[in-house]
Parts: sequence; C-alpha cells; structure tokens
Amino acid sequence: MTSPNPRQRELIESTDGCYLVDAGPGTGKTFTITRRYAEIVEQDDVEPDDILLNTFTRNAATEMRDRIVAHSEYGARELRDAPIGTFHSLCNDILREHGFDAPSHLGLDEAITRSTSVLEDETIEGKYFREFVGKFTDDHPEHHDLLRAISDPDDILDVIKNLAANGVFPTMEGWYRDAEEQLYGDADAFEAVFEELNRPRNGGSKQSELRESLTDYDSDACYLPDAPSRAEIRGESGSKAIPGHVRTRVFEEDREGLLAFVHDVYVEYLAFALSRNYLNFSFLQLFAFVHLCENEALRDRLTFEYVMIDEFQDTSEIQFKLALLLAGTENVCVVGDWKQSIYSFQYADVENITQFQDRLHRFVEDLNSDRSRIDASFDEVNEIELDRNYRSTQAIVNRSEDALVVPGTGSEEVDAEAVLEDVVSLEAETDADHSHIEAIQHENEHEAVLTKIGEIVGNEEYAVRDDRDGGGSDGLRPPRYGDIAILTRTRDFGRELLATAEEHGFPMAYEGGVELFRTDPAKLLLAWLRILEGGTDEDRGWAVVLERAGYTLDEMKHVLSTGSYPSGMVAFRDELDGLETVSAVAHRVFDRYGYDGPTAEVLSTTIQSVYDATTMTRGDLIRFIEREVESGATHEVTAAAGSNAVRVQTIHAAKGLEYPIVILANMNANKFPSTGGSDGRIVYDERFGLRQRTCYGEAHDQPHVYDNWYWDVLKCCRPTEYDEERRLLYVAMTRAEDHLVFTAGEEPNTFLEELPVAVETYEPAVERPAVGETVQTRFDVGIPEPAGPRGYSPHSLMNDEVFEAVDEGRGAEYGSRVHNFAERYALGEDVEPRSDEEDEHHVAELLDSFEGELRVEEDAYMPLEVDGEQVTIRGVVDLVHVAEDAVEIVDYKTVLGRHAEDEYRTQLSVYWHVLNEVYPDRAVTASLFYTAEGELVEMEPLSKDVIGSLME
DNA sequence: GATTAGAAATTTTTT
DNA sequence: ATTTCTAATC
Repeated sequence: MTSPNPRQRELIESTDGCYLVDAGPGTGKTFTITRRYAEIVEQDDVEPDDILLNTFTRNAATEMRDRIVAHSEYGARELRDAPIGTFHSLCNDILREHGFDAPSHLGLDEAITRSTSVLEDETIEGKYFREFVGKFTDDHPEHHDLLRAISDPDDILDVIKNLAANGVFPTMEGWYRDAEEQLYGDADAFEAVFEELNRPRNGGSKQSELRESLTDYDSDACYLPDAPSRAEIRGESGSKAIPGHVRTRVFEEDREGLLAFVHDVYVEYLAFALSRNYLNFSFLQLFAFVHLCENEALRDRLTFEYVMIDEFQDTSEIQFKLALLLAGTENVCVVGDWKQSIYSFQYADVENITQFQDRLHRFVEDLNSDRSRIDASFDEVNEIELDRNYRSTQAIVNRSEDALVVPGTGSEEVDAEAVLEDVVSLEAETDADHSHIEAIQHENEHEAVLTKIGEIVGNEEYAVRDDRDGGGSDGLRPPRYGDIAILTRTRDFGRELLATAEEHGFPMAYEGGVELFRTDPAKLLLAWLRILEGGTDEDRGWAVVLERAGYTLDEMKHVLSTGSYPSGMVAFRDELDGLETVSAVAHRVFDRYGYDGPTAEVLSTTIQSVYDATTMTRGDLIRFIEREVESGATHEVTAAAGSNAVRVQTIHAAKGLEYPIVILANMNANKFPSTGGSDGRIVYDERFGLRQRTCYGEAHDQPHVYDNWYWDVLKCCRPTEYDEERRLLYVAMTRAEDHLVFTAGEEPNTFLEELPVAVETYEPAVERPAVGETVQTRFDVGIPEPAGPRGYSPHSLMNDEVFEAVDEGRGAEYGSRVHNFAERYALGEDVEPRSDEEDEHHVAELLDSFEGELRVEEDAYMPLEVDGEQVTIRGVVDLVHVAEDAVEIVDYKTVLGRHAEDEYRTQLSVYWHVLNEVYPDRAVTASLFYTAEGELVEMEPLSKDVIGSLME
C-alpha cells in the first residue's frame, strides 16, 4: 500500500475530535494509524509526548513504533521515550515515576517505590498467594466457614483479578467509590436478561429457555432445607415460563458474609503484595487508576492532547476508564474490530467497542460524579468504517463472514440478521478469484494434513499472489512450504501434528513452548554460575566451559586436576564476579558466546523475574535452574521466522498475522467449539454481582458445605454462548490471503458441517518430501510430571519410546471402557457385558473363574532409595484378587498394546512389590489379561534396583 | 413437547 | 463441574 484510500485518508486527516473506527481484518489498520500519528506529530505545536498510542502487545507496539519512525520526520532516537506501548507498560511508568503514595488512596500504608517489581510469572505469584491465604486463614477465624467451601486458593485470586479488571477495588474501610453497589449487581440489566431468557418460545407453545435449563435444578444437589423445591422454581407442570418472584428472590440473596470475606481477602492481599514489594499486572492498573482518579495535579500533568488506542476490542473496563482519565481533550481515537474480540479470558470486554458510545458517556459521567475529572463531553462521536480488504480474496472475505453466524451446536439458534447488521461487509481489493476453500476429512487427520500440504506445495492449482507490496500487479506463483500456516484451537494438536511431521521429514516449525533450561545458553549459564559459586560443583562448571572451548577430554582432565585454568577464562570469571546482579551475569555470558536470539532473551527475562521476585541467593538460582532442567518445564520462545517451513500456531497466537494459505485443523466434534469447563467457586458478573456457588450450614453440630440454590438458578441465566468461538473461527479464516483448507479427523464439528463448504473424504498418502535447505524445529515430548514433590508414578518411569508406543497402541477409549467394566464387575455392581463387546465377556469369564475376594485398590506407594535419596513411587492398582494363599494383580490390556509390555511390566512390578509387603506370607503374582484374546499372561516382575535405575 | 436418565466429552493466552 | 446429545417414556 503506498497511498491511503479515501476512508483511510479521512481517518488520517481527521486528527481532532472523537473517533470510533471499525477496522476489519486486512483493512490496512496499522498503516493508517501510523500515518495518522505522523500527521498529528507533524503539527507545529505537537510533540511526541503529547500523543498516547496504546496497543495490546509489546510486539504490536514495537511494530507501530518502527513504522512511525519510517514515515515521520522523527527518528528512532526522538521517539524512544514516546508514549507508544501497552496499557501495562504505561501504568508501570506512571507508578514508577509518581506512584509512591498511590496505595494511600485506598487507606494502605505501604508505598510503591522504584524497587517494587512486577511479577510476571504466575506460578510464582501462586506460591506467594497460597502463603498469604495460609496467613489470612489463621488471622480470620470468622471467615473459616467460607474458606471451607473453597478448595483451591487460585479461585480467590481469580475473582480478585476479575474485580480489579472491572474497576471494583476495596479500601481499608470499605469499598472504593461506588464499588459496593456493583458487587450487588445491576437489577435492571439482570431483569432484562432474565426476561429475555424466560420468554416462552414458538409463539407460546414451548417453554422458555430458562425453564428448560432449570430441568436439572435439584438433581444431584444438596441444598439447605429452606431452599425452594423444583416445583416452586419452575412453576406448575406444563407452564411455559418460570414464576416472576424467582427473579427478585435470587437477586436479593443475602451476601453480606461473602462481601465481607472478599473485601478482607482482597485488601489484605493488596497490602501483602506491597509489603513483599511486588505488584501483579492487575494491581498495576488498579493503582494507576486510583492514583489518576485522586491526584488532580498528577492527572493534569499526565493528560495527553491526543489518545489513540489500537485493538480496542481487547480492552477491559478498567483500561477504557484509564484511557479517559488520560485524555485531556476530546481527541480520542479508538480503532478495533468487535469481530476479532477473542480475549475475554483476559477480561477483554467486547462491549467496550460494540456499546462504545453508551459506555463512553456512562464512564465519563461516573468519573465525574463526585468531582470533575474529565472536561471533554464527547458530544459527537464520529464513526469511520474501513471496508477495503487488502489481504484476502473476495471469496475468503465472504466465507469468513459466514463464520460469525454458524451455530456451535445442533440446537443453537443464532439470530443471523441481528449479527450481520453489525458487520461492515468488506470488499476485497483484488479481483483475483483463484481461491480454493475446501474441507477434508479422514480418520488419520495428521497424515491427511501432511498429504494435503504435499499436494499444495509447488502446485499451480494453489498458486498464490506475489509482489503485492511492490505495487506491481498480482502475479501468481506456486506455493512453498513457508506460505502455509496450520492454525489450531489447542496447542496439543499442534504438537502432535509436529511429531507426525517429524516422522515423515516434513519441514514444520512449532511456535510455542520450549524446554528453555535444557538449551545450550542455559547450560553455559549454569556452568558459569557454578564456577562463581565454587564448591563441589565447580568442576562440573569448568568441564562444560572447557568442552565448549574445544578442549579434548584428556586436556580437560589435566586442567581440572591441576587447576590451571586458561587465563582468559579466569579473567572472565573475575569480571562476572564483580557484577552485582544475576541478570547482569546472564547478559555477559550470553554476550560472550554470541547468544542474541529469542532463547537467550527469554532466559534473561525469566531469570530476572525469578530473581527479582524472590530473595534468592546465587546458590538458590543454581538450584532453581537444576530443578527446571529436571522437570523439563517449558517456556514460550518464538522461533526465528524466514525459513521455508510450514508454521503451526494457535489461533490466538496468529492474530494480527497473515498467510497465503491457511489450514484450519482439528475441526472435530467436541474440540472446537469446546464444551464443559467450570468456573471458580466465587463468581463475579456485572449483572448479578458477586456470588458463591456453595453455602454453609450446620449438620450434626458441624459446619457443612452445601450447594447454593441461588447459584443453580443464576447459572442458567447465563447460558453458554458460542459468540466468542465464532469470532475465533472468524479470526482464523481471515488470516488467509489466497486459500483456505479445513481439516477434520473422526467427526467434523458443527461449525464445519454448517459452513457452506463441502467436506470431502481424503485418503492420506504421505510422501516424504524432497526438502532442500530447511530448518526444522525439534520438539521434545515431555513425560507427565509425577504427583507430589518427590513421588514418581510408574508412568514417569517410561522413556519416550515406550510412552509413545503406549499412547498410540492403547486406544484410550477402548482400553478404559474394558477397564471400567472390570472394576465395576469386580465391585459387584450391577453390570452385564454388552452383547456386542467380546472383551467384556472375556473379562467377566475371567473374574468369575477366581475364587476368593476381588478388590479394586486406589493407590499404592512403594518407598525406594535412588542415588541415596528416599523417593516414593505411586501407582494406581487396578484389580487385586486375594485368595487364601495367593494374591494376584490383574491388569487389562487389549491386544493392541502388546508391544508396550515394557511399560506394563514397570507398573505391575511396582504393585507386585507393594503387595508383597502387604501380604508377606502369600504368593504374589502379576498378570496381564489380553482381553481381545481372552489370554492371561503372568509377568516376571522387575527388581527394585531395576525400577530405581529407570528413574534416572 | 416435556421429562428423565445416561453417556461422553471437556481450553485458549497476554501483560 | 458442566455441557451436549441421545433415547425412551409420558
């Protein structure tokens, strides 16, 4: 794009006033915003410091900055400190500069200083939070009943963060501004949604959606005695809507105790975090907002003449309000696309953009309610729609709009007309009509995908447009591997696919988690840390460093035994020793070895955050790295792009990117859209406020936890919606420039079936491609972590090969069905073999043939000494047959799993040792029962020594 | 069409 | 823990 189209020009040149810009995918949004920024900054009386430009991610901010530098009279140096960044970085800057007494507005004594760090690692925050909850529990016996009903402290942290994102803050004495009101909910909004859901359907002949959802009320629930019965809730049989009094009754639930609890835990955690000198991302925004709200002088100083926000559909309520507090004029411009709002789990609120005017005026009024904070009245909001798509062909544009109205389940009814009314239809810039939009399906989806890629690459049929940015005509050329991206909903599918690709020698790169501390930069860093620390591990450090420097084994032995280290290395050690922080050490080490890629960068920040967050010594850090190496923890590293490889990404990660050919994989039933899942124990919703899903009462003179009937009604008032899932589908489809392929395995999901695209059965026939120079990313499949700090499950003893063999061979569903049956049969439950399932008959026959007692054992623990350390191996015993003088363990396997006997033997051996201890005077045997053949095979158990050796 | 019971599934990611 | 889909019965 070299010059803006008329709509873009309008946005670029309309620098003053309030603008809401609907910029769909591929409409040249970044181009237009950067030009607008340049236009504004070129005015005589405007400096970069007067313009706030906010985006969602650091990457996006960096890209904006680069493109502005390229198109304005300002250079990189002058724009270095310009306020172009994320909301979080902005809040961080504000608090760092001026935030010292920000907590005082909430009545908190602790201050925010330059040494207050931002905790990026959620696992570390989780650790702190659990410590805090322990302390809180001790301090507050009056909240014990409530705490009893919460098993996972993370639930509490979740609700705190949710409240913070919605602008609900506590003070020492009570709640900040009108927060308490919000916590009780919005009666009008609740009434609206309730009445809508309670309207009888089919012109009054069919019961309302709400009444239907409440069919399950009271099933499997244990309420306090005063809870209304199902009949009271649902009205008499045959009625079409639930009685009106139910609405007011659930809305007016007594929540004083809950509010008191949430208040105390919230405000005390704020104090705790400050006393430990850290803030999380939510609190960063919380304090920045409060400070700007209360400190008039500061607000005057900080407000900007121009405010621009990109990706506005991804902002939260608190971010919208922050932007208003920072706007000194009406010159506010928000750019976004409601159709691409896919971050609600990050508290993004799509209504910020769909209800922009309403919210704008409501928030301004709210912020001005007790004193005047915002001068601008925003009487006029100009809306600009960008409707030219420079990315995709018209065919892809049209299909993607279908995605916004496809039902997510067979029974979901989407009001297509209402949705499409809000869609600005895009017109493709190109008139090329070469697009393939197709869907393939085969049981073996991985190989089908690879076969399809093989068919596409180099194929004129799937030609892609070339040289578009050069301003020339759309020449077509055959596609390469690097033109293709595979997008999936889940990371797991991407990883599995990559494993298959590796087997077949396909050039494919996965952009996701990497076992960070097992990489070379990490090993060298650990080595130098060990050298610095001295002691017994110093030699291990030197060995790595010397090996890296090219010393032979004999030379290394000599150097280590005499201590005559090379003088350059000694000098480097002394230099490192003089550095104050561990992260400075890391930087110097990476520098020395020329590691400047993404891996080194992520390592630095990870170490920095761990070191900052805790009061770790260098020795602690060494042990931290050792633990990370051992557990194989993964961290995000974005691989270098540019090689000719197919990219695999999640849809979320692909947002903002574009690819000539997009393969949208794993469109399988129950995968996308996904169902199920659960919320925390305490839930906040704007409409019905703060609620707890359980309640408490006395039984047998003891406090007990009960199901909360209020919640059981309320949860039906927020039925599952697939709106965001549709938007996710939309985002995925609109990444494609030229071609779009959907793939499914077993059973295509509703989305795929309802889209106007024919699904064809596709026979995979993977051919190993003749790949020239390509870079292939390796991905190691991690073995599941053992439960407990020092426990090992037999599963964790498996090596990769065995694990894969088991995973493929077992046929999870098949095996677990037989297993399930065996257990229930042994327990004497009333189960009959299914008439068509031979396996179950075999199992029943076997079990009937046993004399004596059949038992299902839950857990077995075997203590073991490994490398002088005491460890406990934990496993689940399946079925134990105890006779007078013999004990037998039986494990059920289909014949499919035969080749994975190694793994079975490890498991059974663990059980065998355990049972030998429990029944010292009976003969213990371990057997596998191959159900498909009706064959019982006795296993030779492994010795404890062998099992121990497997654990290294 | 209402009701009931049972089976089979069940995350995404950024600051 | 929650959801969808199915089948059977009223």
